[in-house]
Amino acid sequence: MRPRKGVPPVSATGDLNPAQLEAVEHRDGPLLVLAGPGSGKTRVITRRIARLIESGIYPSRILALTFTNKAAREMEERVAGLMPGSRVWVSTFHRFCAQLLRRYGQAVGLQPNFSILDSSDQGALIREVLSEQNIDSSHFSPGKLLGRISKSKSRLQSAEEFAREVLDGRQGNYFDQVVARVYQNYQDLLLRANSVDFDDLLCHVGRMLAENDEIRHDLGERYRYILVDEYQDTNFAQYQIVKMLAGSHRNLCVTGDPDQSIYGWRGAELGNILQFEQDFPETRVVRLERNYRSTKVICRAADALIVNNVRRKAKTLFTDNDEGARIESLFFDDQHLEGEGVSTVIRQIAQKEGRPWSDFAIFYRVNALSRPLELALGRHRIPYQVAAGLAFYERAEVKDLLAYFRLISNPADRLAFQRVVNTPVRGIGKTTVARLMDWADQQGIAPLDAARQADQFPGLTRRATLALGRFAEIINRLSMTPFAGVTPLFDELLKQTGYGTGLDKHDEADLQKLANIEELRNAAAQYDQEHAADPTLQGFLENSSLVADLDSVDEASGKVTLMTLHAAKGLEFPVVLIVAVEEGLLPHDRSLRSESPNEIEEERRLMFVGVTRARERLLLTRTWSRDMRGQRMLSAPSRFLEELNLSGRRDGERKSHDSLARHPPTGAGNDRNELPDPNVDDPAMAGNPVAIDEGGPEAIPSEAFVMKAVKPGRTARIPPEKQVSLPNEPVEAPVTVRPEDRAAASAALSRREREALEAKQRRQSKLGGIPNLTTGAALLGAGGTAESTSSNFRVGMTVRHPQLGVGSIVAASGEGKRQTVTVQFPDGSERSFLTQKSPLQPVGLR
DNA sequence: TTCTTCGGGATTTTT
DNA sequence: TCCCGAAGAA
Ligand SMILES: Nc1ncnc2c1ncn2[C@@H]1O[C@H](COP(=O)(O)OP(=O)(O)OP(=O)(O)O)[C@@H](O)[C@H]1O
Repeated sequence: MRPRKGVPPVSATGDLNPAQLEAVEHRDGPLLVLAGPGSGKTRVITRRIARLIESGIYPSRILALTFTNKAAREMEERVAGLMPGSRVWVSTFHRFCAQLLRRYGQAVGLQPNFSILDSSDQGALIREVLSEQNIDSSHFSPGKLLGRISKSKSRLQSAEEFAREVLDGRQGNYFDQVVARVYQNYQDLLLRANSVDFDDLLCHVGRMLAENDEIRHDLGERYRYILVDEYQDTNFAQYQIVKMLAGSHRNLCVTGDPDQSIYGWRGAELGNILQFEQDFPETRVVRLERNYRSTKVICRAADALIVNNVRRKAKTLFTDNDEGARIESLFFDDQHLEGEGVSTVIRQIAQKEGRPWSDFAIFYRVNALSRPLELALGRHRIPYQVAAGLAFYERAEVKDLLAYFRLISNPADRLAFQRVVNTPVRGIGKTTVARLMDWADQQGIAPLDAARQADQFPGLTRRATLALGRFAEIINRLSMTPFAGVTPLFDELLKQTGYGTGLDKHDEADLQKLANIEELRNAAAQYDQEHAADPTLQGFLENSSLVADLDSVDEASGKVTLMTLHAAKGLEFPVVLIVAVEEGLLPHDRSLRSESPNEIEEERRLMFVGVTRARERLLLTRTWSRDMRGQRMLSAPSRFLEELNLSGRRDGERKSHDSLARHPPTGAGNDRNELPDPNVDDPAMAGNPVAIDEGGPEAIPSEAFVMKAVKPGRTARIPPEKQVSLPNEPVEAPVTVRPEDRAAASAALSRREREALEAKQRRQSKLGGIPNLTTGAALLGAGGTAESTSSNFRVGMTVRHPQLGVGSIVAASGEGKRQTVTVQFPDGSERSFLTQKSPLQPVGLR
């Protein structure tokens, strides 16, 4: 279908260069777009999708795959913008596979309501296997085992195949032999729980396609055009899936940059993109060589860095963008001052150049580095967002509630069962659960059914049996409730389980939990709204399992963005700061220990990715020493600093030792390029860089260097040792100081001591002190505090039981020491207590 | 059975 | 620092 006259095709709107246009116009057959950063690969894919639709291909026959939800969402939106009304399905590999498995999962033994485990569930499952096999988890850490299993799965290897390889080939060491045993058991349990882990999503689909001609054929027919972004990071499983889907029609377009391959550690194989032309000999290769993103300075530095990778094909990349500002390298005493310095610099650049906060991004190698940055930004009142590892869905209360959902959706989900069977506490202890699970496994029934029939199992105490029965009844009732959206079910869940009723509004940690519960409810409401046509519990669960750190990032938030270098791939920001550019962190210690040069090359690519995210300005920071895991470590400048060749010296003159003198003192010339001048004698500049760092070997932070660095003219006038306690270094403002608040006192304590103190306070208040407990009513917004003592109970009063939760007194008899009350709990059950001896506590008096 | 405390160990990156 | 498991107390 040719576009009619006068209507230019989407491809010809004038903002594509000839090479890009060639890729966009390519229609049938394999296409490889091989290009460096900022050259418009993503743009090409988007345009090409639009072009395909325009040329008459049904959107439903196009499959576009990305690695992150964020990338998928953006691509979908852009296509929708270009071709209004056409809805293309852009998906991540994992989501795509999850949906295939919902449909075709029977072929690999999965029911459509299977659960997707998160990594903590995986850990729990591995632990279960380990204890079953009497393997000491301190000798074989769950993480390592899972890592090995993950890699095996990403090679589409089953547990049996792995075991065979280890035993037959005798090429496994002792560790692998243990893995072989654990893997098999782990996989059995997964299947029995009708659950999958992340790698299973790909592995099951890969194996299913390989073994099942019919499904492969159907899907090949269905998806006639396949596009994959960031192809350099595909692992073997993904590679196979793509190859099998495209096998018959060969309409496969992949884009990627070998220099941006940063996921080798999770099984990504650079070979996939390098061999693409062998796999598809008729491939058309398009190279994009012009960078539209970064300044010349940044492109040059990135190139100088990446040429140090030996195992790499050279690539041309040029830009017509401005020369741009110099790359700055800043040097601080420790991570606190680094945080301060970064904050100060950001504020200055923002002011001087009139930039919104959202222009800035801070990247780091490991998540742990974000903490001091966050604190400093907070002190400086700079709004920020973190693409954080331990975000919302990692919180215990969120996982608890989702586990309830999982159990309702998939009664076989043993991990969900184990998580919530005694949350909130119901007096179902570890031994009870262990016995029950054994029994369920023997009978071949789901744990939930076992709980329901617990009275037929003699090995349990009567107490436990009853408690299990009540629990099963709750889940049962929830499952029977006609489904009218996730939100109603959520509310019902809170009501039935009494979850969260024990939380205290006046306790900071509890308040956070309440907020998280509320937030999850919001997520449910949002899901219901977005899927108003057809909301399902499964769908909601799937969304929450597949969210990623990056998904929380919002460009329009007007905030500085913090994230790991890995998360930064594919993004761009006007101003980029990379912190902790130090040996041991970037490149990471782990890669330095490895004998293989691959790992350090991957670290270099990671740095390369970080550097090439910057459009206009790039700042690199490092410290003299840094507290890692509670211990102070001296840090050396990263080798990458030198490789970036920041001073622009040619090769021969690189290692000169007089570079300190070679460059004019800071603030003395335009060499500094408007950078916030660290020499400004401004007391508000706490956390100034100790020195502007040339990054050369001469800058290795030794005592001598630091002393030299503080000489006037080139560095901060404040000696570093004084910087630590500058008079007006921003102090953490105490939040709402209550008269008797002991928080101030506890601030000086270690975390552990503080926790102990807080626990003690809680205990005291529980024992009849000031009952400032939040009731169920309070949770719903009608709270109040009680004034009575524990000796005075009346009918109608709301009381809280530490194990059973909140209930109301429906009957009372006797007086004083003999007083007995009957309490009805939300699940309908009634219990009687001798008030004197009971832990009952009055709450929420009205 | 549950709660608390304490010691030891750690994977760094993620779907 | 953070998390888990062991051990002891209630
Ligand atoms: N022909 C063009 N004209 C103007 N700007 C362009 C053109 N092509 C791409 N750009 C711009 O260049 C920047 C980088 O594009 P894009 O993100 O598609 O590159 P990429 O190759 O995917 O980058 P990376 O591999 O680094 O993630 C974007 O801001 C994009 O708008």
